[in-house]
This record gives sequence, structure tokens and C-alpha cells, in this order.
Amino acid sequence: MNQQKKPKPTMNDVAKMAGVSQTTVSFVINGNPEIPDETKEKVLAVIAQLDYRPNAVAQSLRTQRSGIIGFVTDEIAITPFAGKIFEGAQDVAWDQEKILLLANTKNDARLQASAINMLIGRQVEGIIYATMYHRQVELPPVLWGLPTVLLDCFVADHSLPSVVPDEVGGGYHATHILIEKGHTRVGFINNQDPIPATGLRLAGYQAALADHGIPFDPALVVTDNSSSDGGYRGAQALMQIPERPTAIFCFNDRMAMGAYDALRKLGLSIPNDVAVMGFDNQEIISGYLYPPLSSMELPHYEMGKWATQYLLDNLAQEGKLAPVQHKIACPFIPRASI
Amino acid sequence: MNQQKKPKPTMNDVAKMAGVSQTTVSFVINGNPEIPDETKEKVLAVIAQLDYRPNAVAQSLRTQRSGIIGFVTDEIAITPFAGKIFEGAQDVAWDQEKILLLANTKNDARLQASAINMLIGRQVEGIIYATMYHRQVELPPVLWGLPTVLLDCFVADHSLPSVVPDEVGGGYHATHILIEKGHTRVGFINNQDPIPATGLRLAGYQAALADHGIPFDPALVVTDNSSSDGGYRGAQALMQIPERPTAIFCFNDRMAMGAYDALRKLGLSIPNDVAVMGFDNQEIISGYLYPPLSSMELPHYEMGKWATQYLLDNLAQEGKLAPVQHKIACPFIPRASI
DNA sequence: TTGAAAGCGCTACCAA
DNA sequence: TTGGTAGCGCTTTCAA
Repeated sequence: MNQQKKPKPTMNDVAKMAGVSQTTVSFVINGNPEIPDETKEKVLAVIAQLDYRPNAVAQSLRTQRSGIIGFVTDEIAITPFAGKIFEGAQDVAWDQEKILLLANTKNDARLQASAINMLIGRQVEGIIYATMYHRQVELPPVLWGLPTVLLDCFVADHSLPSVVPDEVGGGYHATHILIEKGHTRVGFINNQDPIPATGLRLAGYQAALADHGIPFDPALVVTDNSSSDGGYRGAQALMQIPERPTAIFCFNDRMAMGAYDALRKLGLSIPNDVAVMGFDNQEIISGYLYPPLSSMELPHYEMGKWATQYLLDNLAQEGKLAPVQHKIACPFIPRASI
Repeated sequence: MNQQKKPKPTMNDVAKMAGVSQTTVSFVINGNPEIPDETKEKVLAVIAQLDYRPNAVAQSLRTQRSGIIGFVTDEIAITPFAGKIFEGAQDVAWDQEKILLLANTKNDARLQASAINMLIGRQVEGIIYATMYHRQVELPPVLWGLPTVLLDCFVADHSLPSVVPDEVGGGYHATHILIEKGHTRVGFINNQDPIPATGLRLAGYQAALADHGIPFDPALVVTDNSSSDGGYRGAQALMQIPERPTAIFCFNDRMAMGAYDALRKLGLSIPNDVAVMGFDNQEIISGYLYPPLSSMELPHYEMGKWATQYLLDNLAQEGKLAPVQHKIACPFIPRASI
């Protein structure tokens, strides 16, 4: 309630009041073992009394280490995913006493330039560059000078470390589960955008069929835009082919939502007549559909963790980071739809 | 691609290379008008050549202004809302050359303490304390020493500035719109949690009825938990009363989603037999339901902007911030459901 | 119009 | 075991 007029106490204030030198106070704070317990306690008492907290700005200037990691995203963080990614990154950073400084560039060149200027000016020790869906990016040239880890994205020549979901594995696993449940006619409603996930999930789907000795039937794969409408049309189309599928694997949960509508309209029950599998595990969809939708989860939290861990682990050894291209599995989230 | 071995250039480096003093360089950077164009250009040329950027850490130490605002949330940022709030705040902060430092406390006392220590150590100039839904909070005592603005929340004695959605106005407006469309029997499926929105939206609903001379019929208000299931049961109940409503106002979009299921199962068409109005405008629900759901939007972006603007506007005048309790209207988002 | 120099709060080297 | 002190990069006063 008071007017916070009083200036913050400095290390010098602590030293004077404790009757020791600034050096001693610094040693106490930084856990130098040479300080005898008696002195240490005296100093700590004064610190508590004055409610002293070291000035991180001065520390940074002196040590030439800011303790800041720049977290750059090129898009507005509107998806629930963004939070998960950031949370994973933050949890790891926090553990190592680093802080994350968020910069949205909103795909705006001017903003991007000023964001990066800001980060460099603030002496960030490294950069995590994250996108909201798995894709290739072109990195702003200035960033090439800093240790950078890519999150949910990659650069054309794979010369920077990167972590992305294992799309092929996810597609494989999803299809495998449906086959294990006894389905031999598994439809796939694929996205039509030229993004990595499109081809990779399809590859996983095909590989799973092959591994189970089921011939690939192109008629069972339809493509449309990755919306609810697209899923609706896709499911309609699949249900019209002569020997119709008994299970549908959808590119994502939004498409699955549309597929639900189409199946319901055709009087088909889920999962009795047709099993449905989604992707992305967008919980607000998958958890609230009726019946709840089984899905493959995108490992956002884990990617956030991995990227940060890798960056921090390798920050010490200066120079360029080894361009590991890490993939993280997409766990299966079972629900009532299969 | 290079190994970024070279240390960053300092202001001194610039001064030497340009053949002027450090002071002159500082003046040029800070736009001191006393510097003649000739000198200025010479200096700017060297700055560009060296790719020099002022060290914000040193600036902060010297000026005693960190340019950092702490953005504290007590919950994990999983909702799509979180992004909107933060974006609004960030847009304003950025304009004024301030940066936002995010700290999630996750309702964990230990984390909260260390987060706040971190923020104070980093010399934040002020705090924005945000929650993910409108409610009362108890502020960590340390924060009382810093200029703080509450976002989507408030403290018991209203002694801190705060910005929240105008729940009463939203409830009023939603009901008003349904009445204007000719509905005189408007059902309300309310939430049952003891949160501010529950009572306030109901108050708005009642006020709108009163203003249109429609007597309040308690039978038209049902309460349940704020989930899809709750909405399902609520709609079922409302459809069973003798003179059933022709419009339903739902506490939120999730409940409306359940109401859709119930109405569909009863063979009632939306909006022909029953109009449905949601709240929150959770786009992934309201935009994808069929028919798309009309809703009242929670002004997250605007709250983020207001809180930051208010904080920055009043940072200068030291002391405690005037405890303005600001409300922001919830705009009506028209879609096909009414 | 420009420069010299003090000093922001801290760390860490060197002495004692 | 503790203290004196230089200096991190910058802003800003005062003087020239």
C-alpha cells in the first residue's frame, strides 16, 4: 500500500549494514564456499531485512551474459498450440535460470526487423524460432549470427537444428491402430495444401497398409481443403465407393468434425458402422465431439522442451550448433470413436 | 554462416572509427538536434558499417529504466484466449518501445515466488496481472510495491486498476437481439459455477426482458455445469416446459454446442424452430458448428490493449495508480443461428 | 558543436 | 577469509 518511493537497496547498502565489504556480499549471494557460516548468516539476515534482490541488469552487464533466450514466432499466437509450445520451452528455460523473451513478427517485415533488433540489443544468448504448424521457413539473415534452434519448422538446406513432429510415424501409427481393430478398408481424407504433413502422413498411411499386407487402393484416399467442409465432402465421397471403408483416418480433427456430420446425415453410427481417427488432438474439438474423437497428438509441449534443452545444452560450446533434425512421436489419444 | 566469434562493437568502437567522441555518437543515436548533419551522417555510416546496435543492458543500467513490463498469469496459457490478450498487450507495449516479459505462475506458490523475484530483479517498470477468465484474485503481496494493472480480474477491495468484460452489457445485448428478432419466450441456460459471469450475464438477461416489458419467467432459466453436456441437458429441460422458448441464450459456446445436439435430437431446426445465441465467441466452436453460432465476443484483445495503455500512460506519475475499474463491451458476432 | 569524465550495480582479480 | 578496485557500455553534466 505504500508509495514505493524508497530506492531499491544495492549490494553496497547490504555490505555497509552488515559491516562487511561488497565483495563478501557478492560471495555470499553467489554461493562462494570460502565464506564462513557466521559471516554468511549475518549477510543473509541483512539481505532479508532490506528485502534486497540483486539487480539483474547490472549482473548482465558485468558478466556479459543476459540470461535471455529470444523466442521468435512468425505468426500471431492464436492457436491453443502456441501456449503449449511456449510452455514447454518456458519450463526448461526456467529450470536453468534463463528467461524467454517473446517476439511475434506477424509476418510483417518491419515488425520482424524491429523485433530482431530488440532481441539483439537485449543481448539474447540464443534464439528459438517457432512456427504454429510444421513447415519450411526462410530465416531472417541476421539470425544466422546467433545460436538458433528451429521449432516445428526447418530451413531448406537443413543446416540449422530443428525439431518437428514425426508425421510419418503418426500416420503410420494411426492407420496401424485402425487395422489392428480389424479394419481392412481404411479410408484417408487428406489435406490438399502443399505442406509437409500432407505427404508425410500419407506416406505413413501407405507404409502401415504395406506392413499389414493390405494393398493400397487409391480410391480410398480423397483430398480436400483441411476444413470441416472438406471433411464433410471427403466422408461423403468415401461412403459412395462400392466397397466402402469401415474406418476413416482424417488429416486433422477439423476435417473429422465434418466427417462426423456427413456420417450422421447418412445414418451411419460412429464407431459401429464407421470408425473415425483424427489428427492434431485439438482438444476443444476431439474432446467435445460426440462420440469423442480418437486422435494423434501433435507433441507441442515436447517440441518446446526439446528445442530449449538443445539450445541451452549447446550454448556453452560457442560456434554453430550441430544441425540435428529431431523428430518427436505423435502419441495416440484413444477415445470412443474407434 | 560465420562463427560469430567477433565481439559486438561498442559505442566506443564507433566513436573511434568515426573520429569523434563517444558523446557525439550517443547524441546521434538519441537524436540530439545539436549535431550538424555532416557529423551525423559520418557517424551513421560507421554504425551501419559495423552493424552496431546499442547495448540495451548498459542503457538500462545507466538510465535506471529497464523498458520491461512484467506480464504475469496465474494459469497455464492453454486457451486460444491467452494469445489474444497477450497480443493486445504486446501491440501497445511495442509501440512505446517497451517489452513484455511473460511469467506463468501456474498457481504454484514456489513458481510464483521465483517468477516475481525474477521480474523484480530484472527491474520491471510495472506489472500486468492477467487471468484467463473473469474472476476475483488475491495478489501476491510483493506486487503491491509495483504499479500493477489487473486484466480480466479484480481484487476484493477494488483498490487496483482493473479491466474486465462488460458481462451485464453482454447478457443484455444478447437477450435484446433475440427479443428484437421477435422472440418473447427466451430461455437462458446459465452456468452454475460461482464466478462473476454467472450472475452478471443473468442480470443482463433480466434487465433486457424488463426493458422490453417481458415478465421474467424463472422457468425459462436453467443452470448446469458449463460444458457441452450441461448445455445438452439444459436445452432438453427447456424444450419440455409447456410453453417452450423459441430462442435460447447459452452461457457460453460450449454449452450451446450441447444445446445444438439436444435440439437436433428433438428434431428441431436451428434457427427456424429455435434460435440459439452463445457467449465467448470461441471461434473454433462457433465458427464450425452447423449452422454457425451467433455469439457475444469476449474482448480479450481490447482488454490487453487497455491494460497496457493504462499502465504505460500512468507509469510516469510514480506513486499508486488510480484504481479505475474499466469494463469493455462484448461485441455481438452475428452468424446463422438466430 | 563537441569532448572528458563520472557513475549506474555488479563481478572477480589481486592483495592482504 | 576478506577487502580494494577496475571496468562492463552507456548517458549526461559540465566545460571548452
